[in-house]
Amino acid sequence: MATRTRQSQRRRQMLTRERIVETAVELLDASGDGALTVRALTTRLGTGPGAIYWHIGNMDELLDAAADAVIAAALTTPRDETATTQPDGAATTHLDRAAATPQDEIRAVALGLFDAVAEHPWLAAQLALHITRNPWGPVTLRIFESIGRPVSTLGVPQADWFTTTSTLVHYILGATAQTSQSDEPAAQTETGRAEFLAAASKAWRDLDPDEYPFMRAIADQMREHDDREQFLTGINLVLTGITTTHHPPTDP
Amino acid sequence: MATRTRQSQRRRQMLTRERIVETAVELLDASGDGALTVRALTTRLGTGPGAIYWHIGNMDELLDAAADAVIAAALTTPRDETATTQPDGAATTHLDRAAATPQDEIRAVALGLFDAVAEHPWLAAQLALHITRNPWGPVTLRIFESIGRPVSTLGVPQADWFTTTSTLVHYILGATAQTSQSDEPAAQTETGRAEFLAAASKAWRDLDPDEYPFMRAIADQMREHDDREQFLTGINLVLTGITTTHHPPTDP
DNA sequence: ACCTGAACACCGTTCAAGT
DNA sequence: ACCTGAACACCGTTCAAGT
Repeated sequence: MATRTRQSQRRRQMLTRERIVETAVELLDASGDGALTVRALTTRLGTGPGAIYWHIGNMDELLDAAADAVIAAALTTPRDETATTQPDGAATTHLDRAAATPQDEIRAVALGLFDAVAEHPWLAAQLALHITRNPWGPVTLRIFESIGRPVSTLGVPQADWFTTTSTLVHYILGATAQTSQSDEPAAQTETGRAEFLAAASKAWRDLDPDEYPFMRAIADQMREHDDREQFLTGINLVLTGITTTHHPPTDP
Repeated sequence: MATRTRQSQRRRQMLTRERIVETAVELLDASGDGALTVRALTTRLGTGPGAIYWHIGNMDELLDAAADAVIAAALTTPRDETATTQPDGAATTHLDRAAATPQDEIRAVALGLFDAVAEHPWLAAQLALHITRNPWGPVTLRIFESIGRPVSTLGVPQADWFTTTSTLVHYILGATAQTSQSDEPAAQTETGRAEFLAAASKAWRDLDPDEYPFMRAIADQMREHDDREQFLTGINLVLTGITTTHHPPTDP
C-alpha cells in the first residue's frame, strides 16, 4: 500500500545514495551505533559491498550524511510546542516563527536539536565525533546558521557575531552530547531512567568526601533534575550573559 | 640516562596496567586516534595480546584510562599563566590559587582543559565519546568537581549548583571539542592553521546567499579569530549570565 | 599469578569481472 | 554507468597452554 513503483520487492527498487542513507538511519535508530556496517547494509538492501561503495565513498562519509539528514530535518521542521510557557494562542498559527523574539527562535532551534538527539540516540556520539573531526562540515554549518541568524538580530555588535554564536553552539552541542540517553534500550524506559539517576546519585554520595565534596553536595539535585528543563535553563543563562554583556537597546 | 631500574631493555621492565596506559598515551600523542591498537601495544611493549588483556579488560577501558590520566594531570597541575591579563606579581607565588576569585579559578580550570586538548589532539574526540557513552565516569566526575567547587562560592543558591555547573561544563566540553586542532600533523603548524582558516573563510563566502546569509557575513571574523581568546570570551559570557541571573552580593 | 601466541569472528575496502 | 562477489588486510578478543 502507498507505493509509487509497482514492485513490492525492495530488492528491485534501484539503489541510490539517498536510499542508502535512509537505510543507514534506520539501522542506527533500530540498533545503535555499532549496527551500521557494510554487511548489514548489503543484506538489508540485497546487494554487495561494491554497490554500496559505488555510491558512497566510505563509511565515515555515510555516517556524516546520515547525521546531516537527521539534523536538516530537525532544523527545518519547526516544533509545534513553544520553548517558553505562554498562553496558547489559537490565532498565532501562521506567522508564529517570524513573530517570535530572537531568544525564542534560539530556544526553538536548540530544543529541536535536543529532541532530535533524544529520538536518535546515536546522533549524540556522531555529532560529537563529527565536530572534532570535521568542525566545519555541512552539519555544523547548518547548526551555526540556524543559531547565528537570530543572534544577529539580538543587538550584538556585528564584530561579535562569530564569537557569540560560537558560544551558543558550543554549549548546545556539549549539553546534547552529555545529556543524551544511553544507547541501550534499558535506559530508554521511564523506570530505567529513574533507576539510573538513583544509582548515580547514590554513587556520588558514597564518594570520598575529601576528593569530591562538591559532587556529594549535589547528589540529590542530580536525582531530581529534568534534562530538558536543565538544558533550557542553561540556554537562558547563556542568553542572559549575551544580552547583559552587550547591554541591549532598551527600546525600539 | 635517568633510570631507576638497572635494565635498559624496556622489554623486561615488568608489565603493569600503569605502563600500558602510559604507552597508550604515547601512541595516541604520536600518531593520533587510530594508532592505538592491541597490535601496536604488543610490539611496543614486547608482549602478546593475552598479556594486555590480563591487565586491562578491553580497549574502551584503556581509552578511558588514558583520557582519565591526562585529564587528572591537567586538572591538578595549575597553569602558571593567569587567565586574565593582569599585572604580573612576582610575590603571589605560593597561595595564588587560593587567593584568586571563583571566576579566575573557573577560567584556570577551563584553560587547563583547553590546553590539555591542544597538547593531546586525540583527547577531544575521546572526551566527546566518553561523555556520551559514560556521562558520569571518572573523567566527567573530575571535571565536574573542579568546576563545581568554585561555582559553589560564587553566590549561586545551592539549589542551582548542579544546573549552573552543568552549563559551564557543557560549554567547556563543547568548545574544546569543536576547537581542537585537527589530528593531522599538517594542521598543527602555524602556517597550516592559517591556510585552514583562510580556506574555511573563503568557503563560507562562496556559500549560497539565500541558504547561508549569516555564515557569509561572519566569514572574515572566522579568518581572524583566535581560538583560545574566543574560548575565554565564551567562558566570560556564561559567567556573566550566571552572576547576572543570581544578582551577586554587591559587597562582602 | 602472569604471560605466550595461535586462532576466531568480524571489520572496511578493493577490484577484476560481469551487465 | 552500475552492480557482483571473492579476496585482502586489519581489527578486538579469547583461550588452551606454558612458567
